[in-house]
Amino acid sequence: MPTSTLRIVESITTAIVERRLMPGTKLAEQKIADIFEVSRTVVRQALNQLSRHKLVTLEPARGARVAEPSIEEARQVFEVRHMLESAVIRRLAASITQEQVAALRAHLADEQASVRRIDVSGRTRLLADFHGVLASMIGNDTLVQLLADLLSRCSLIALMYQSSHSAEHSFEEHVAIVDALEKHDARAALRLMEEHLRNVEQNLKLDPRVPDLAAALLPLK
Amino acid sequence: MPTSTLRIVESITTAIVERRLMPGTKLAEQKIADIFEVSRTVVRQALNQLSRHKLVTLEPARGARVAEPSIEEARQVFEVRHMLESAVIRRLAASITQEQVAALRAHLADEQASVRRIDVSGRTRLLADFHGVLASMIGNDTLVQLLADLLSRCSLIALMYQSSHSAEHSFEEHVAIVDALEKHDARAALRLMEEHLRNVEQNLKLDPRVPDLAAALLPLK
DNA sequence: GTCCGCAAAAGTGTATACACTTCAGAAAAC
DNA sequence: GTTTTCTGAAGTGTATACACTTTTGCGGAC
Repeated sequence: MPTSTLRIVESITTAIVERRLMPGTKLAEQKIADIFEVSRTVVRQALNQLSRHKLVTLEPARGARVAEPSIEEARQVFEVRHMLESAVIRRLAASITQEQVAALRAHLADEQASVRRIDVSGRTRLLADFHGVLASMIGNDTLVQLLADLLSRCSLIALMYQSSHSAEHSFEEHVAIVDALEKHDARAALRLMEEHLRNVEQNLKLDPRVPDLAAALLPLK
Repeated sequence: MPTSTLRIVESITTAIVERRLMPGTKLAEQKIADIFEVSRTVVRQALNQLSRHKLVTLEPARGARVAEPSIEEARQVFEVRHMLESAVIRRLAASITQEQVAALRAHLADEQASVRRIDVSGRTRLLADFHGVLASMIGNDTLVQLLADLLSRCSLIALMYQSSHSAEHSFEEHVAIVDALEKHDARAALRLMEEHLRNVEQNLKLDPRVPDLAAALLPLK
C-alpha cells in the first residue's frame, strides 16, 4: 500500500479521533481527492481501508460517511476488549520485567503531563495508547493490531456518546494497574482492569438518544 | 462493496482454504480480471480486502501472492484464539441453553458425516465453523467477525504446515467440549478447549522448513 | 564458458472517462 | 396548498489509458 493512500487514511483517522470530523459527516470522494491532490482512485482505496476499520461506513452508490457506531456495537467492542485485555493482564502479571514497568511508568508520566496541560487530543491518544503499550509487551503483533483497531473504534464511540469518564480518573486507574502489575499481583491487576473498562463503558451516555422522535420534538404536551 | 468484488474475494478465499491455490502463488491482476471478466479495478479491490484478511500479501510494485504465514504468525494467531475462545467458553458454560446445545449437536452430526464421507474440504470448513458457531452464541457480532478472520488464517496455516491432527481427533474433542458445556461445567469445558487448541497447534509441522537454504540443498557434505 | 548489461515484456500505480444511480428542487397536476 | 413527477446536478462504480517499475532473456565482452 503506497504512502499516498496511507497518508489519507491517517489524516482522516486522526481527524475523526480528534473530533474534527463528526460522526455522520459525508466524505465525498472528489472533495477529498481535491484536498489531497490525488485522484479518486487513491481516495477510494483509503475509504475502503477505513471502512474495514469501522471508522467510516460505505453504502452502495451513496458514498462514505464517518461511522456512527450503535450502542450495541459499543457494547460488543467493549466486551471483546475485556476478553483480550484481561488475558493480557494475566500474562503480564506473571511475566512483567523491571524494564517493562519502567516503560509503563514513563508512559504514565506522559499521560499525566497531557492531562495537566489540558491537551485534549493528545491525552485522548495517550490514554488509549496505554492499552496498546500493555498489549505490545506480550510480544504478539497480531494481538496489537487487533486491539489497535478496537481502540480507535472506542475513541469514536467515546466521542459519540460523550464519555463523562474524566481523564484524571482514567489516569489514576492506569497507575493502579501498573502498581499491581509491578507487584505481580495478578488478581488485583485483573480486578482493576475490569473495573477500569467497566467504568469507561458505563460512563458513556448510552441512553438511546431520541428513542422516540416524537417525544424529542414535542417535549411538552 | 458491490457483489462483483465480493464474488472474487469469496472465490479466492475458498480456493485458498480448499488448497487449490498454494501459498506463494502469484496472483496477477490482469489474469484474474480475465478469468472473472471484470476490470483490474475490481480485482485490485478484492486483493486489497484479502490482504487485510492476511490471506494474500501485497508487495509494492511486485503484486499479490497467496500469503505464507510464518511460524511466528501461526503462534500469534493461536494465542489470540486462545484468549478469545476461552472467554467464549467461560461465558457459554454459564449461559448456554438447551436449544443452543441442540444446535451444537446438529453441527457435530454434520462434522461426523463429512469426516465419514472423506469430504476433505467440507470437513475442514465444518471443523473450523464449530468455533464460529460457539462464538456466535455469545451474541456479539464484532467477536464473530474477528474470530472468523482468525479461523480462515488458521486454515491457511494448517495447510502450510500440514497439520497432522486428524479430523477424527478434532471431532472427538469438539464432542467432549459440548458435553462439558451441556453440564455447565465451566472448568472442564475450559480445560478441554485449551487442550484442543494446544493439540491443533502442536500437531503443526512447525519445524522451520528450510531454515537455512544451504543446509537444505547440500544435505551431504 | 561465464558474467555483465541492456532492452523488451510483463505487471503495478494512478489518473481519467463515462455510464448509471441517487438526490434536490422546480414545475405541473390535483 | 399539497403532492407528484420530471429534470439537472452531484456522486458513485467500473473500465480504460498511460507512466513507471520490476522481471526476464538475449547478446556481447572478457
